Amino acid sequence: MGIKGIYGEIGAGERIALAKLATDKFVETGRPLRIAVDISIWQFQVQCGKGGSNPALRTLYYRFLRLLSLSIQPLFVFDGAHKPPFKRDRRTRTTTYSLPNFLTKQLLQLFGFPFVVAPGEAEAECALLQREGIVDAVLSEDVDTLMFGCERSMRNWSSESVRGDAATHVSVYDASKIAAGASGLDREGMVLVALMSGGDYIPAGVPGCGIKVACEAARAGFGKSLFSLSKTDAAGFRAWRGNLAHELHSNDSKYFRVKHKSLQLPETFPNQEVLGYYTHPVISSAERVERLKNELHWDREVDIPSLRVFVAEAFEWQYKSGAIKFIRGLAPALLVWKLRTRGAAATVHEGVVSSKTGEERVVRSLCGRRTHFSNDGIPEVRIEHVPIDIVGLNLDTEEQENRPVDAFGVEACPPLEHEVVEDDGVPTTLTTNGKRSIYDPTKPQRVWIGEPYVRVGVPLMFRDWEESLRNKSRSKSESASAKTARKGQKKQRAVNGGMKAGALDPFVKVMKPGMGLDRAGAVSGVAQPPPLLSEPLSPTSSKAKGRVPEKTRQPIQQINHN
DNA sequence: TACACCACCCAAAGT
DNA sequence: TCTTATGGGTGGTGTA
Ligand SMILES: [Mg+2]
Repeated sequence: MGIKGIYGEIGAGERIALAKLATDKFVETGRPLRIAVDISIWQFQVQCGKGGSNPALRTLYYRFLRLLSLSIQPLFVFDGAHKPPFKRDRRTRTTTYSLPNFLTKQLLQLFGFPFVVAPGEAEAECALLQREGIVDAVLSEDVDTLMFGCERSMRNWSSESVRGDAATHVSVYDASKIAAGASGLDREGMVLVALMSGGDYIPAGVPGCGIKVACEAARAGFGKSLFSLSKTDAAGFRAWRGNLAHELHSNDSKYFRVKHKSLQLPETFPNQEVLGYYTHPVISSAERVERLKNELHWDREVDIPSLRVFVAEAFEWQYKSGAIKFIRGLAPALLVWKLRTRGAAATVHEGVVSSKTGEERVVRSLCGRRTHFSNDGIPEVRIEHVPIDIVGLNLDTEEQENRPVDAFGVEACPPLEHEVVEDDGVPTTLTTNGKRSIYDPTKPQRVWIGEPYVRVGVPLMFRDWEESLRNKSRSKSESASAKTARKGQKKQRAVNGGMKAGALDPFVKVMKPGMGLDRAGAVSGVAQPPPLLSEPLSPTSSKAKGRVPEKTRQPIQQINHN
């Protein structure tokens, strides 16, 4: 549904990078950000995908990969059977050209993402999941969840740059902030606005009443008083409606900017059925909620072999070339997951978590640190890894592609421009501008990863790395001290990357009684993880014009693997 | 001048 | 038969 013009009242929301929301939550609580995702947010966006087979599903696939890379734990919510009958669903045809439900659920399963089918509407269920603390926030297509009591709602997961590249940011709405803001809209107020000014599918709205007048009525408290009425209190409803009509027509209490003589409240206003839909939506029972709290498994592994088969069939990513596409997308996402969850594999010896947590199996080296504007300046580290080792596929077992040849032995179906081909044994992607980008999954590749995920457990690699940084900055500042002091300070900060000298120790987490490793592999029972930075990060303002230079670019530093 | 309402356009991203 | 059909943004128009 979505109330027309609502963002003119409650504001455009706070534009925040998902990566920042995720790492902030992780640093604060030791577990990943959990969100309920109304699956219908994709229903139209993904249809823009073109080319290849199942482009809509493929777009969904890339969003799932992104969620994995962000270390966000999503819980997907589908619409259920008991959607309110008045809700618009005026399809003239029975066939639907949207995402095939079965394939979507299958894909979710292969990614290890949990999903539920709501009893009624997904939005209402999402709000419940958030209020119950099962998730931290809801991602849906509008802010309607606020009318179901959701406290933190997100929408519009999209790019922030003008060029419109990768989708990084969401618009975040806090119910408490909205209520305290200029609009003063709370849940009850928003429902009143929906009922009065409501769209095509809310029957018996008030004709000629738009969002402005409805908001004035909400600020006057008509939403609150409406919610306090008992369903059976017919006299109460009549009195409520009479009061509202009187104020609209006379403006005696000066609730409104001007009188609204011509507005007529329909006899059936407010529609009981619609009101009940907001006050008592069809949602999961307390028992079902409790079961979810106890049984939900947030960190299921990606089913790599099955997913390989899935993409081969659904996207026609067959053969070695298809496998390379598969690896290229999956490796960075899996790497983050492996780093974050590797704490679970750590051994505890004499109260200290062992440093043998497996990072040496997936990380070749650390080769940089940055705070980049596209992620709202969260600290990231650059990790060199070998994609094929992360994903663990054997390229040689992939079926050999046999392109048809004509009678002269000439390839009848040469590869399309964008296809991955073998070029002297090197997998090469042909792009439309004639360039060739080389991606070899057996060769080391680099990827930026949120620093907190790399620091799970006791990453031994940081010791060598930071030690070398300290040495470097010492010698640099010594040599620079003869020059401008201010410049020298700047230099040191740049080299140090904002890392506090001696900040190493806090990352060696000492196990104490009552602590444990949760399913995410993070040490639980830690009151407050140490700050990762000694100073504020680079601009978080998404409106910052132009590129913010990367704070640091460290030279490649090999880990001592032994 | 503020507001409601309407018609129209757009959405993803290594294909 | 614009295959179907959403929310949101924008710019134009009518009205009190
Ligand atoms: Mg909605």
